[in-house]
Amino acid sequence: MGPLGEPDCRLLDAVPLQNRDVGRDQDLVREGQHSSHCIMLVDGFACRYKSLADGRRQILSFHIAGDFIDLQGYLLERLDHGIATLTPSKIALVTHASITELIDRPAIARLLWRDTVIDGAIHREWMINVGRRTAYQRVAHLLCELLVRFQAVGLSRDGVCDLPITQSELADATGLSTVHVNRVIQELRRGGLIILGGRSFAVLDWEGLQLAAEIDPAYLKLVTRRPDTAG
Amino acid sequence: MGPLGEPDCRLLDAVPLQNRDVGRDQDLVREGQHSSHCIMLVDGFACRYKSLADGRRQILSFHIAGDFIDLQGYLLERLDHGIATLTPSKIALVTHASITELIDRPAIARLLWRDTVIDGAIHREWMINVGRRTAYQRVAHLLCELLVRFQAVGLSRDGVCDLPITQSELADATGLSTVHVNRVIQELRRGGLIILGGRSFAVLDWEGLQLAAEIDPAYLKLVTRRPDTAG
DNA sequence: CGTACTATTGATAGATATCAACGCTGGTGG
DNA sequence: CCACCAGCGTTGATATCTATCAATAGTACG
Repeated sequence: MGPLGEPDCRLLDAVPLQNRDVGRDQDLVREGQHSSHCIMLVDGFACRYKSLADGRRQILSFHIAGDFIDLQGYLLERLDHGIATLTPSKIALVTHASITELIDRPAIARLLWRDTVIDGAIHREWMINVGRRTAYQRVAHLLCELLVRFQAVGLSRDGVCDLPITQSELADATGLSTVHVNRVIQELRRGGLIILGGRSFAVLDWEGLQLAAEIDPAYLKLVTRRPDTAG
Repeated sequence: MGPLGEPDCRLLDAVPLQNRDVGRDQDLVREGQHSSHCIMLVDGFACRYKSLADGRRQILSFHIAGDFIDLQGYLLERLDHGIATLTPSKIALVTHASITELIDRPAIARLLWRDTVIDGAIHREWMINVGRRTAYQRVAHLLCELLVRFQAVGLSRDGVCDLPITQSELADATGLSTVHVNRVIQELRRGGLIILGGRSFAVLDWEGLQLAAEIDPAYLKLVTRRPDTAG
């Protein structure tokens, strides 16, 4: 559970990485594609998504620097969803072969597995978000999650950050229409909860936003991908 | 990837199981609870769910015999969702300690990890189901999934099976109201796609149902939790 | 200084929820 | 064995939320 031992760390450091720069709105992986390496997002923003035949789209998750985006691709013969950048990004490719070597070390296997488990937990929270919350709650909930994750990796201080996500993308993530997301955001602004314009996002009333989202503090801890240390 | 070797199989067989019978509508695990063992559903039906403060509920997945229901509990200090039986069931408890021993074998760790990965893939499909499909598509999609999974474990022959899920539960799984699920089911019946009454469910027009669901055949293969063998 | 997103606004439509009854069925207790 | 009860399915009327359509501004960028 705890940190890795010395030899495991050395193994990790020795993993050969292939670094790449990619532009904005680029598909890193396409749905149904087989891939031979996993992607670590080193810098930038990305999302995973699924599309319907008629063009409707559901964004499944957002990703920031440090996220191992398509670990599932290692065990799935073909990826069930696409991955695209939201901004110009830096990625590092790790071959599946490297991962196969790594997971011979139980502690590392456990770490990667845990990442998948947390991914699943976030999916479940999104499911109830999209399935059972009102539009207002959905947007508030997503904004809460994003802020906490940004803070965990130093992309936000004092509730202020750069949010490179358009309203249309927020809509695809929350299962709403762009127009309605726009109106909900205005309501959140009017309530004095947030400032959100262009790419800048600030939370004015963190308590209020959490209340609006009916969010579970345990979830906010989870999304930072840190072990739960509370009793 | 392939089947386990001889020693691994022996290890698996040696895992001490604690068998239990539980009634219908029993909570096996409550949200937020810490647990010290994982649950294998030996016989019966169960679902995972999350609740909102006002009582709205989202069902996250359905489970049938053979499913390792709360594997995530092994790596999550507290479970993010509840698990309840839908029918009287038989379960087998496996202590986390046993699992810790098992995953020293990389092949077994991989197998368990893969289970979590598939779980996530199913979650993602449910996310787009609830977020972007129409009520009609949602219900059709869920019914397709259930039938295929039932068939995979021998609970269905020729598109006929016993479906111990109420309309209210279907509603919670699809993010709809009970009344609307009822109307959608009637529409599916009128279209000659299914028979669904009481606990008996039959698919009359499998092609048509898949079309109504806009379902991806690859997904149907995935949910059986068998390795994808197609090129 | 166009061009193309992105955000915003108003009007309208449509899907789905909610409310309220009612019948059915299976179980239970007298 | 029958009457009552609770849960489930069904139906109709109505209310709401959210989508859709269409137009206008703003903004970034080449």
